[in-house]
Amino acid sequence: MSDILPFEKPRRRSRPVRVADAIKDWVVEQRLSAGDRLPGETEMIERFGMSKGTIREAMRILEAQGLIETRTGPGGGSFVKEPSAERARALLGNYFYFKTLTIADIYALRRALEPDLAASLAGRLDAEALEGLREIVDSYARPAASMEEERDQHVASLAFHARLAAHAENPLLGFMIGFMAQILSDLTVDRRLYTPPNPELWERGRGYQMRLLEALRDGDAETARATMRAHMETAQTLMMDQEAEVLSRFMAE
Amino acid sequence: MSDILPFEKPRRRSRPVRVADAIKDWVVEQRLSAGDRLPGETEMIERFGMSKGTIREAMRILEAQGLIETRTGPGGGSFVKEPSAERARALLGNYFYFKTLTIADIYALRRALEPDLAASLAGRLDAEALEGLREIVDSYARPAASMEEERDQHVASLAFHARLAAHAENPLLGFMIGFMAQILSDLTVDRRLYTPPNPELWERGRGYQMRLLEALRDGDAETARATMRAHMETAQTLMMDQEAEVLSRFMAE
DNA sequence: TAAGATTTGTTCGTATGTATC
DNA sequence: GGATACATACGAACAAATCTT
Repeated sequence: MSDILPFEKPRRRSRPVRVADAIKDWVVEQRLSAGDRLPGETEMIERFGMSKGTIREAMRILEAQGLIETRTGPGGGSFVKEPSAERARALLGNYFYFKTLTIADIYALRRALEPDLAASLAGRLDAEALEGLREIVDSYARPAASMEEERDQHVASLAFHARLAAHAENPLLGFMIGFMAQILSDLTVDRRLYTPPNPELWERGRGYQMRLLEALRDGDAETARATMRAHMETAQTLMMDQEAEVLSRFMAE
Repeated sequence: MSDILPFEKPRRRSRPVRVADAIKDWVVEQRLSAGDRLPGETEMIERFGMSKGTIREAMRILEAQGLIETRTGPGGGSFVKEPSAERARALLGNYFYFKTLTIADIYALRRALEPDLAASLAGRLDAEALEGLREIVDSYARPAASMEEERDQHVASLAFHARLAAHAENPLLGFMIGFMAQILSDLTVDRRLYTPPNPELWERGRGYQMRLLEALRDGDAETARATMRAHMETAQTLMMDQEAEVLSRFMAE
């Protein structure tokens, strides 16, 4: 993986890092796939001529990247693993932790991508999938009775999109949308983006989701796309109002 | 960061992983930012009551995530670090290594996002930025004389988009586009997606890039958007032809 | 340039924990 | 339950990098 924008100073890499890279390359060369076993610690120690500690640090590096999994006991060892979407989201989240993302930034992408997702899913979800989505939407059918419930409803509403994304045929599209839902969910919770409640907009948003489900069931791609587009508009408005509210609360303190 | 789609079995987490998480939480609590120094190994050993090896493994976990950087010597130690875009791309790349992404998958997103990027950049690039982009486009002004040059030209053409993405005001949009350029660059190189040459389409693509630069210089957002959209069409056609070629080469073997 | 101080980097031996048979 | 095969963890010593004087 040579880099397309060649920066980052080539500082001296420690042994564990070099070992981790070597193992990664080896796995690729050997065409190992998820579940395949890697050589044990003792064999690694011999093969690389390094101490146990160094090898273990290397394994931890791979583990942190979600690439291996390690088990103790007989038949144990390290195994190649496909990184979970959850871990990939977390790792990418680290990158954005240091950036300032506005609601507008995120919605610029949601508006561009989610309508396509909706269209691509029309007529392709089975009854079970539709039922699961329906349950989520139903979970916020009635107004929240408390702040906590308000928050949970907002999170659930984002989980609706994450769930939809999980059904995407295009893995890239699915991941990106799931990732945005995750970020928004995190932002919603720790910046209290669920207050003040805005029942009218909220209800409109839920209405769009229900109509979207119908269009998906009926295989009507264009209605699904248009509905999602409209939904994104109201959702963005809702969240930007709340973002502004957060700012003014912040300044008032 | 509670998860929006709560899966993944809660297997027993090893000490280094727990220590790494604890340190991460501590950094957030203390509101440390990039460049700030973490406690040294010896202090960690005391604070956590764990051995040096365990602490070091924890540090390696954080390092692998691009969150810290460690230096030896006086004044050395571990320092909070903002993960580089490069590392974030690599980590996310691990996730997609196990997925099968088609050219069509990637272009579905490029078509949806890059025109927006182009429009958002109109009139916002300084002379230096425009010059840098111009140089890239010029680097493939004449037909490639060899396979290697053909490959390099394709990579450079993708670097044009990566460079553009680096100027994005929206960090999310910028990252996503840069990431796709990276994936395509990798695919291009290791699946030889630069053959057979298709001079006509290639030249049209380059023409779009030049017209795009003019529109960006002139601050004409709508022309920039339309030009990028057209460019994406021809680029997709070019690459899908080559992807098909790869498949038939593969089957012929 | 050289010496010394500081901090991480690496090794090795040993002991413990854990899952399988 | 006991033996076996693995990873996990500890501690002490030494090596290497880098800053200061």
